[in-house]
Amino acid sequence: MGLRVYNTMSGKKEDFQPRLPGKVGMYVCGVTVYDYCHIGHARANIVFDIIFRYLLFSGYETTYVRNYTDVDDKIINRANERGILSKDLAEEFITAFDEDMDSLGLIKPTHEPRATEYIRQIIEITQKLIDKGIAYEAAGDVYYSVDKFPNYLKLSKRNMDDMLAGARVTPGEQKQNPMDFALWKTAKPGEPSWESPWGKGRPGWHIECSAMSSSLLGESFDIHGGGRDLIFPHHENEIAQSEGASGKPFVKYWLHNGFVNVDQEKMSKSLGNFFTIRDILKTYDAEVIRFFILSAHYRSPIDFSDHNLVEAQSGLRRFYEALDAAERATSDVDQKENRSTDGAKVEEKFREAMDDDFNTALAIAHLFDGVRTMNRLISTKKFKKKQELIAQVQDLHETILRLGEVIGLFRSQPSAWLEKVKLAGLIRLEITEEEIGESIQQRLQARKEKDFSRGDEIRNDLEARGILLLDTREGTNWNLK
RNA sequence: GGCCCCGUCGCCAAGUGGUAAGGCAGAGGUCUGCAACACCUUUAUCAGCAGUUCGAAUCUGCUCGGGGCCUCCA
Repeated sequence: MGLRVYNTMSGKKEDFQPRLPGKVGMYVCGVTVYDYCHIGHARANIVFDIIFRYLLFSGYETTYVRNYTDVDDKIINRANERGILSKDLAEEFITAFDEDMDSLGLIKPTHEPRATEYIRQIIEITQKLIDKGIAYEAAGDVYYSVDKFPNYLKLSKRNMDDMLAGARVTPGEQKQNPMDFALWKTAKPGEPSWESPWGKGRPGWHIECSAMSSSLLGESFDIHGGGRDLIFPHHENEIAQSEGASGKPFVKYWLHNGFVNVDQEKMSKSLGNFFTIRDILKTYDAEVIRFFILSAHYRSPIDFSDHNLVEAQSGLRRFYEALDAAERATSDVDQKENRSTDGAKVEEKFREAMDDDFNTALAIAHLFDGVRTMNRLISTKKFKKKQELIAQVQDLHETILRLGEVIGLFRSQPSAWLEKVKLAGLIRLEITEEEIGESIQQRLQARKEKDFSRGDEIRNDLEARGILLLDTREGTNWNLK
C-alpha cells in the first residue's frame, strides 16, 4: 500500500499519485517577513519539512518551493513605524527566519524565492488575466473579478451570497464586486513600487504565490501546502488566479496543517497569546519542540503549554537514554553481518504509519516499541556474550536512527543531548554543577567511612532540590528529578 | 447568520465499521546498600441520547460542551 494524503479539496484521503511518476512538485506558503516567527510558524514549517523528507525517503524526486513574501502592507507599515526601508526590514526578518528554521533542524527547500524577484512574472499573469477579461483595472489598481471564475470558493466550500453579506469594502477601492481582490495596487508616496502597464505599483497579497509556483514548478503541480488559515482567502485566490490565467488545473493535492492553540484558543497576534521560536528556545531544546509537534497528527490542533513541552522532553529523553545505552552496549563489539528482523519490522510499521497521511504520532509510537525491544535485549543476562542479541540491538539501533532522521529526530549525540538537557534544567532549579559536585564528594567520603545515614542525608537534601544521585560502577553521577 | 472541525484512560495522543496503539504520570514487582535507568505486570468501551448494522469510538440524527474560518494570520 502506498502513500495516501488528505486532500482539502476533496475532503478525504486519496491515493497519492504525482502527475509524473516518481516526481513531485510541492509549494508551501512561507512567511510574510515583518516579525519574528512564532510556534505556529514552527509547526507549519516542521510539518512540511517532514513531508518533504518523507517524500524523498519514499523515493520521490521532490522539488520543494517555500517562498518569502517580502512586499506587503504589513511590512510597509512596520518599516514606517521603525523609520527604515521596507526592503531592509524584510531582509532582517528573512535572516531571522533562516536562523530559526536552522535551529529547529529543518532541511533547506529546493528553492526559496522572494516575491520581489518575481515582479515581472506577476505583471505577466496580471496582464493575462486582464486580457482574458477576468481582471480589470480601476484607477491604477487591478482587481480580480471573482464572478468570472465559476469555481471560486471550491476549496473553502463557501457560498458567495453568504460571503457577500459579511464582505466589507474599503473606501477608495473601486471593486465591481465586494469579493474582488487586488492583483496590483497603485503605489502611494514612499511605498516600494515597480513600473507596470498600470503605472507604478506593487503586487497584491495572493498573486506572488501564483507567480512563484508557476515559474518554479509549472502551471500545474502536485502538492500545495500551508496552514489551515490560508484556505480562505489566500489559497482560494491563488486557484482563481492560476487557473484563470493558465486554463489548467492548478494543484492536485491541497494539504493544510492545524493550528497551535494556547489554552484551547488559537494563537494569534491579535490575541497577543503567541510565543516566538527564539523565546521558547531559551528554555527548551529545539528537538523537544519538534518532538512535541510531531507527537500529534499534523491536521489536529495542538495545545502549546509548559506541561506539554515537559512531557515531550520526557518522551524524547527516553529515546536518547536508549540510544545512549545501545551505543555503549555495542561500542566495543565488532559489527556483525547477521541482521535481525526486528529493525525491518519497525521500519515496515513506520512506513505504514507515514504512508497514512503522514501519521507521525503513530510512527513515533512504533519507534517507542523499537526502543522497548532494544532495552529489553540490552538488559538480557550476559548480553555481551550473545552475538545474536548484539546483532539485533545493532540493527534496531541503526533502524531507529535512520527512521528518526526521516522525521528529523535523534540527530544529536545521545550523551551530549542528555547532558545538555540536564544542565539546562539546573537553571530552573537554581543550583550549580559545582554545588552538586561538592555534595557528591562529601557523600563519597561519608560512604567510605561507612556512614550511610550521612550519605543518605546528602542524597535526600539534593533530592529535595530536584537532583537525583546515580551510583554506577564508574562513580556517582547525577540527574534531574 | 453561513461553512468547517473537535470531544478516546489522571494528562498528551493514535485509531474512523469488526470488538481500544504509544508516551507521560500512578500502582505492584525485578535489579540496586539506598536511589535512578531499564525490564515485567497493571490502569478506558470511546461527551450524552436515539437510530442504521450480524457488529460502531468509528455511519446517521438530535442534545450538550469546546474551537476555527468568513478581516491580517502558519
